[in-house]
Amino acid sequence: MAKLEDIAKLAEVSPTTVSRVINNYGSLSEKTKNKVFTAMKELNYQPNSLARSLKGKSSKIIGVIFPGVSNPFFGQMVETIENQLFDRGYKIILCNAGKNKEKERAYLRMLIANQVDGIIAGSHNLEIEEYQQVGLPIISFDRYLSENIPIVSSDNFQGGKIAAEVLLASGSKNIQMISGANQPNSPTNRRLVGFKEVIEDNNLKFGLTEIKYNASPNIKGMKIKEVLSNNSVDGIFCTDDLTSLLVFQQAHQLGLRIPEDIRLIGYDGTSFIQEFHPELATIEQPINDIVTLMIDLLLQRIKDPDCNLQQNYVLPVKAIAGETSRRISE
Amino acid sequence: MAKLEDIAKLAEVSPTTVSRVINNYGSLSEKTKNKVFTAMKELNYQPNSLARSLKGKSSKIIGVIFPGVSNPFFGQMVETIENQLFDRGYKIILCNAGKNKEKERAYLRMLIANQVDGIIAGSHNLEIEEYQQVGLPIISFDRYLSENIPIVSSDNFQGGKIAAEVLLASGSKNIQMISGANQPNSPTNRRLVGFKEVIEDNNLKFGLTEIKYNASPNIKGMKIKEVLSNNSVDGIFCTDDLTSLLVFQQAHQLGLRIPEDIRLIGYDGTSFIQEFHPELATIEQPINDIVTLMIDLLLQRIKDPDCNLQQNYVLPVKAIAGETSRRISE
DNA sequence: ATGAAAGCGCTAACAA
DNA sequence: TTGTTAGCGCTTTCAT
Repeated sequence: MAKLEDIAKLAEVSPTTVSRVINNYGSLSEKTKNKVFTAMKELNYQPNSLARSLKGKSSKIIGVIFPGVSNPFFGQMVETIENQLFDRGYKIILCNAGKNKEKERAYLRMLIANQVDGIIAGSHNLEIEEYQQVGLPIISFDRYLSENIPIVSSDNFQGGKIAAEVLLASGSKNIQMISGANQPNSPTNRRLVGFKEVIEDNNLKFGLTEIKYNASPNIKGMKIKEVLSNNSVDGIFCTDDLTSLLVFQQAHQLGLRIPEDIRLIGYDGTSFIQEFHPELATIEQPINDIVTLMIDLLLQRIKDPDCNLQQNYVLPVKAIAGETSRRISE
Repeated sequence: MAKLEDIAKLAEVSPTTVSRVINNYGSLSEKTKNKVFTAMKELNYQPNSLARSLKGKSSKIIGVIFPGVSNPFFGQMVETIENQLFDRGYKIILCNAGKNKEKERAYLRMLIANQVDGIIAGSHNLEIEEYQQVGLPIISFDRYLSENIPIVSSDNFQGGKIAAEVLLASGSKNIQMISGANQPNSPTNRRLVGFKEVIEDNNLKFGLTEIKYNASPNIKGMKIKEVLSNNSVDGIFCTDDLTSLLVFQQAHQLGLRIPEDIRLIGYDGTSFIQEFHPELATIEQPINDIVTLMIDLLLQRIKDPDCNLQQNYVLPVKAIAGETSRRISE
């Protein structure tokens, strides 16, 4: 692997000059520039980022911590992050923290060791303290990590409200909400609050079933079957689209018709769902905007670590109509 | 950020000694070890990977190039890669090359600049030469990149055969295959070859519809509708499960029943499909094994760049039964 | 068992 | 406009 010095020799200039050419810095004659460029071409030269970062320049790497990317929602999220960061000249180290505290901790250490410029965190296994100690710009997606770490999220409260309104408009009276187990302090809890508000404003009640986020689809399926059979449910709000898909399936297996017998609405609205399951009504999170905002904030913090940012940034959601929430005329 | 020297001072030893403790190298007295450990704890010390890599140690970073991770197949692939590499002490830089030649080229350069130890490539936009010049250990998934770059893939030929057999066993006679546009030299073409062989051995013919991998679901949907309406098709093999999903939908919209009117089988068999669409018959690629093998080979090459590896490694596939390929008794 | 010193590839004062 | 030199944080001979 050719190094800067080799270029310098070949071009018959000093290393400094080569560095200047590479970084387009200081004053240089066209002639030297050309000599250097030619030499770089000839040796197929690539500056060593490591050495560059060591010498004070930033690494231009962002650590991205999510539970995983096999889930289409996180997949789209991470893909969007990666694409947008690439355009801004950054690369990402991907960290699938799963549901593993130890792993997340190890990742944090590793990211520090690798001198990343900042972190985008969409996972949530760790205690507040550990994030506080990182001493690196962090932006969090939809999770409370610690004071002073800004949270970007979609408008969970409004999302919950809209979901309730859709179900009510579809004529549902006997409503169930199926959500992941409550994370203390998590903004996603607001979906429940918003949902509840609307339902109760309409003098109705609703049942709440919590299913652990990390339960296997089989387990989830079972719980859903319970929900579907024990009640005369006619409307269901799932806090993510995959659970909604499962409900759709189980209903079919039980011979319940959607939307005739039960109306269904999910949450997230990934392009995957919109493209491959357009029948599913859902609340769409504005993934692109979320990502853009997270990156803007992160880069701000990177530029000026002491810059003042809000604790919460909330982006609007949108209802996506779908066959599963169609009103059945009586 | 505390550095090695700070530890040395605090522990009242030389930097060398600290380095020895960190790397568990050379001979050390218990006493010094303890002093150093204590100091490290106290300053919450993290060795700087960059500096370490600069000084000859490998970076322990692998570049992972795929089209994207919002597609569940690639998502699962990348997640598995990341998990397995983490266990082996490596981290990954994720590169979503999309369908963009320029981007893939830029990634290659960037990975070199970042001194990655090796590359796992699952994308396929570039010309052979560019990969040949990288001068880094590379393993490819399911794509021919260049001589001397090992390809790991599932048994595409056998997969095609099995798919054909399943459709035949289900009683289909008027069969269509829907595949991505043919990549020259790509191992995935063997799915077609295997499929064709079985169909023709049974004195049948089949129609082939090629749909560009990167077509939007809407475009794909249209083409599929054509396929479904222009023929009296009664059996379809899609070379990926998402297309298969689309066929399933379109068939419903056209009032065609699956499996009564048409039998359907896909390809890939991600856990996503198996869990959320168990009705879809498919050919499962052994993602875990593929990843394990790719990583084994890559680490071998990293250890010994000249080690002899085969050009092709083929792993067996498995048919996953599903309602969509059930035989209808007459 | 421990330390001194050189150097990895690059950048950035400071000189000229 | 260009070059000399020191040093980023760490590892590693070579001494002691």
